[in-house]
Amino acid sequence: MSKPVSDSCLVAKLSHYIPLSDGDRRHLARMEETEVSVDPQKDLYERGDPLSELCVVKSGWLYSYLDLPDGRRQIVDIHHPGDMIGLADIAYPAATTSLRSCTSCVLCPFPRTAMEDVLTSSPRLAALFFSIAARSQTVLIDTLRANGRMNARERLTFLLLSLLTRLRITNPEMGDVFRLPLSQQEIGDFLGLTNVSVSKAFTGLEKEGHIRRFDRQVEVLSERYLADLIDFDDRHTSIDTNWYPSSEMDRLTFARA
Amino acid sequence: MSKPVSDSCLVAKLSHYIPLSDGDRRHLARMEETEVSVDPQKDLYERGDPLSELCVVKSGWLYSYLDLPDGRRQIVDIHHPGDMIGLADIAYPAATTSLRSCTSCVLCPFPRTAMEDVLTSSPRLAALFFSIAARSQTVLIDTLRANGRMNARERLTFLLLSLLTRLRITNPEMGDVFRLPLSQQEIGDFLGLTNVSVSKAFTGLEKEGHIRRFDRQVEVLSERYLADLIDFDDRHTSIDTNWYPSSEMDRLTFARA
DNA sequence: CGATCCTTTGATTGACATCAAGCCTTGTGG
DNA sequence: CCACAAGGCTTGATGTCAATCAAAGGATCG
Repeated sequence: MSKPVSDSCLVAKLSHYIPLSDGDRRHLARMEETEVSVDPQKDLYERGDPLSELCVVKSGWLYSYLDLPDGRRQIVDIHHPGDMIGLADIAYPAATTSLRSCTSCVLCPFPRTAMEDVLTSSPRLAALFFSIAARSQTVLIDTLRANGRMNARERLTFLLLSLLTRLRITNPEMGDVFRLPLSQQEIGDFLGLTNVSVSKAFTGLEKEGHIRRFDRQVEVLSERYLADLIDFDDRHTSIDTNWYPSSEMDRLTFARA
Repeated sequence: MSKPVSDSCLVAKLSHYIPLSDGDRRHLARMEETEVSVDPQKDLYERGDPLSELCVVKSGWLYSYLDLPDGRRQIVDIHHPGDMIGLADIAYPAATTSLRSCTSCVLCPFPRTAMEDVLTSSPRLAALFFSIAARSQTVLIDTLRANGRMNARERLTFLLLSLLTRLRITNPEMGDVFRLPLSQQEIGDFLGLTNVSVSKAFTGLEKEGHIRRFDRQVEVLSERYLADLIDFDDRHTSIDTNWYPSSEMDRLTFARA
């Protein structure tokens, strides 16, 4: 409640895009009042469960997935610190996907009605939330393109570059190395491949010198080459805020910048 | 050029979910002021084009797609009358997908700033737009599941059931038959298959008596069986509006702000 | 230090892609 | 109204990439 706003990874992520007023920060702080710790490899809810909360990820990785009747699984989204989980479900009374933690996590659940507050009292924040939702849709579209039309190696390349650009927002000093706490089975479930194909794609990319692996980390050695290979677009680094409603506050901040 | 609001297929589609106030209807009417006719098989814009407008589909079918460097293509969304095009792009200054018409169409383009008006003056409509965006994200997630983990016949089943439930919203009397103005190549580009595989899946489903084809129409004969086969969820018929701001609240909160 | 899970590697299989030919439909101009 | 061209659909033969199957090597953790 009375923790400094800088504690909030949500504020950290959002203020990357627009300057936030004190009122906005208060709204966001309310979304992170409650903290819940979660063990690794735990199912938090399943498709079909009644669901009236969203949550913000403070730390850890999680993913949303869907099962098929015979046990096949598709991971549809990977969640990192600063992400909001459940926006896509807001149109339905029950969860449309299942949620599972990869690592131990800290989450901040908050009720759907908090969205109502934002929509009624801060159009500018509402616009930003709108953009965030739109962006995650664009990311999903890129994933669809990968799963529908790319071969195994291209798909893995897509995942690695996506993670790299996503993680750089919240860890600007990161460079070309990141920890990858997903099993190859999970990577396969995201890319529409088997764990065996993922392994072969990994060793292929490594043998040709495009990546390097050590511990549970991945280093991307030829980002430019790989990006051209799959015509990769960075969806994370910036968004278009020109059409947003302005506020006095914002004008000032912009003038300063 | 002042036509009765009841002409609007946008109003028709949205009022399917919540009652719309006169103010809401005026907002929506403004989004359909301008009409543009489009020939079949025309590219309207390409990924990367500067884009500051959205549009509403009044009639006809269109699709959004992405190309790969070597000519492979992935269709990522199919647009029908009553749909809004471009919501997913709202976070970016340029188009993230290309847009092409299947049939001749009538479109109503409107500027992004119209969204600003909605966000500042009608929280309830803003919430509905939010839900619409969230829903199209859920639809995308279902498509990802299909492309990532289903075989050819299941994917085609998924498309047919999706179209059936989508078209029923705006054509309640439709029954189990609909016109399908997509070539098998285009269907393949949506499902991550070749035109040949689509043809084989079609004839397979037909021979086993699950569908029937005539003219350019498709009749779904065993909807229940097919839905169970792929664990299909109808995403269109209803959405959860319980968390929306009420109309009373809007004015009050707004007066205060 | 054993048990378990993950990863790698190779052999085999299978489903869809590719290639190719023929047919049917649609539209156009003579 | 017919001749012809172009595009879309179907079908079969062949090719290829990833799935499947299987086994062994590594990592991780009580």
